[in-house]
Amino acid sequence: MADNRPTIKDIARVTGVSVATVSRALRDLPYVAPETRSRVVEAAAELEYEAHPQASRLVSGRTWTVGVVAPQFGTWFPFRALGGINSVFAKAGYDVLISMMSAPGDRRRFLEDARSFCRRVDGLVLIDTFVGIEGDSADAYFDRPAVAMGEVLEGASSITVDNRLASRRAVEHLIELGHGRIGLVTGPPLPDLPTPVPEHRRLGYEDALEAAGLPVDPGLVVGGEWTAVGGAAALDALLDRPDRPTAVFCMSDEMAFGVLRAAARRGLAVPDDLSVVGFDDHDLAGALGLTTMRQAVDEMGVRAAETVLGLIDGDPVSDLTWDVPLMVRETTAELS
Amino acid sequence: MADNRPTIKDIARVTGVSVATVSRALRDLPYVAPETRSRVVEAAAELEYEAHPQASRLVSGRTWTVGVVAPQFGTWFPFRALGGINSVFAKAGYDVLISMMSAPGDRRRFLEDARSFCRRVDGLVLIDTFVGIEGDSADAYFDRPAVAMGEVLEGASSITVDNRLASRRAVEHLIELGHGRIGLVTGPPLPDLPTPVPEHRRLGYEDALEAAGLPVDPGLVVGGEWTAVGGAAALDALLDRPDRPTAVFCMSDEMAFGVLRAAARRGLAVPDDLSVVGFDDHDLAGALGLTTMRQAVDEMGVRAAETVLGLIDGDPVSDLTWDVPLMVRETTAELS
DNA sequence: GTCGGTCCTGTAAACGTTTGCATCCCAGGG
DNA sequence: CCCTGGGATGCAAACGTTTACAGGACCGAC
Repeated sequence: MADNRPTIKDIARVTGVSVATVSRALRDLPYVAPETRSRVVEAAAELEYEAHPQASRLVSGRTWTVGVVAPQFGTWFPFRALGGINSVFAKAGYDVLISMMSAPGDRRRFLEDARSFCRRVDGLVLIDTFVGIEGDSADAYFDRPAVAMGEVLEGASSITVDNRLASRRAVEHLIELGHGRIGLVTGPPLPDLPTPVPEHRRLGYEDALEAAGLPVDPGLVVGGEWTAVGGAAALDALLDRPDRPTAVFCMSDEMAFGVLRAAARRGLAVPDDLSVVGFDDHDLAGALGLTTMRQAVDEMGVRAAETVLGLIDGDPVSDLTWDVPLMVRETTAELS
Repeated sequence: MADNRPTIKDIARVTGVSVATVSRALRDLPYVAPETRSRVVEAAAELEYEAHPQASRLVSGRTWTVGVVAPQFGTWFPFRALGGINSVFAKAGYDVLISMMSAPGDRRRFLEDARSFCRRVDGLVLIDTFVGIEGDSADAYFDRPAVAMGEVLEGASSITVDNRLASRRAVEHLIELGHGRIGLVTGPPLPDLPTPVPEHRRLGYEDALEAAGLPVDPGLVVGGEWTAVGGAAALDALLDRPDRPTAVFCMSDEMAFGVLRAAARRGLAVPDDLSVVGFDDHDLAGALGLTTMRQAVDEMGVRAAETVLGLIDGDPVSDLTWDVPLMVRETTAELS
């Protein structure tokens, strides 16, 4: 475990200059003679020198590390985001530290030692963490620049989507196709995660109906787990009603996949007998032909990472809302 | 950005002992009087003291961080693994640093500065990195204990599945159901990732056929992207042949989903007209009723993490092969 | 020829821990 | 009563950087 790698002293000895000069030369600081610099750089390359991370972090205070905290429900969203986030930070020379919230209680636990986490990073991106939901500002927990994905958070930058508007659009699409009885497949509140997202999406659903002068029937709103299984169960419940909906809007693509499956099982043709629209644009949505609202998660991740980088460099806090376009594919059709 | 958090000196001053004693007291080292220890612990709690991570890392050499390197193709597998891995390390008090390989070239790049990465971690888990494929041992790249998921790697512990055997089992299942003409949907070699996995799975497919005395027809082996879209295209190609297969084995569940979709589009009923078996047990496989070979990725991740912890504590290197059971669901049936 | 600048370099003090070693105290054995 | 030894503590030297500060060399302007 002993690393016998060269230290800055070795470079200094080899090149015959002081450690201070070596340090300056390697970090491209001014006041180093060109000739000296090149000698140092050469020697460093020769010996494969690299500054000991912990040492430079200790004195400079910069960790060159960013933290990403992500929930683990639904594997798709956070991982895609992580991909985008990681690519940006890797390119910028930052390490990425993750803190995943998999078990109930993890969120509280994370928040409790957030300050400790902050010490290890220069900035952080919070995915669906809903820190501000109880009215807190980011400063209540973090003393590093942060950007929140999925919520607007005071004291931090944010990248969000307008869930209410996007849902409204989704339902309007169905209404334009002539549908009047439209089911809503919603997920249950997540344990331990006080998210307003389902609420907003439900409101958007109602907005669309009301704007079109259609009745809002609570019986058409069915909840199930945030999974394909939950979606399937929800559709079953919906179809057991006397006045079946001719279309359903699902709060997530995964639930929509379950709906598609349940429909097939019942012998209902999609989209002829039932139109379905989802939310997310899951990796599989395109291939399965699901009409859905597209959250370009990886791009949002990229943007979030860039925003963190900006904050670290002193940019002011900003809020960005990301567009959620409707992707019309093959699970929606005019009411026959 | 100034952290004005208390240092060990503050604790020392408050309690009237030396910093050395504080350090020992807080780390549960021997030779601290019980009364002294409790005074120190109390003061530390009072001031919310926590050792500065970079400082203690610098001197002790322990980073209390582990690295996880993961590919980003197919979002499902690595993220699931990451979940399992993370939960173990979080519990053990380790930070998790990730290095994701998203772009072609990332793998080489990672390997090139692996030594630098190692300096930041006490150990690492390598997911589908295929370091050893060119005959290298782990020591060629890493000077920290490592466990490889997905390949056996000299100098590191490993957690793998027997892809050949598992594939054979999958195909045997189809054969037992009476199928004789069995298509194989395979993925293309991944750019930049020299994996033997598709090869092994193909061999297993052939093993099963040969053992049953069935002909191996290269025309029944069709490649496509490792995605649902690729799977759909592959099935189309397969069905355009004069002597269609009555069953297909797909090298991944995502491809299988595409196959299911393409079959439905063509009006083929699954499993009545076509049996399909996948590989992975993707999150959606259960809900969609896909018969598949189950890789319990999260559990493998847990085990991998535990193994790293063991290696750090001096355990010897070990190799483990994980069982891949057949999950019979609703996409396979007896040949009618 | 002195003075004030740059430009370059070195010295040494941080940064906040851990840890080897010395010291002190006290109990118990001779 | 002295000696021994181990428990409890403190002192100070690491760990490998960065960086404030102090010079020294050189140059142009007065």
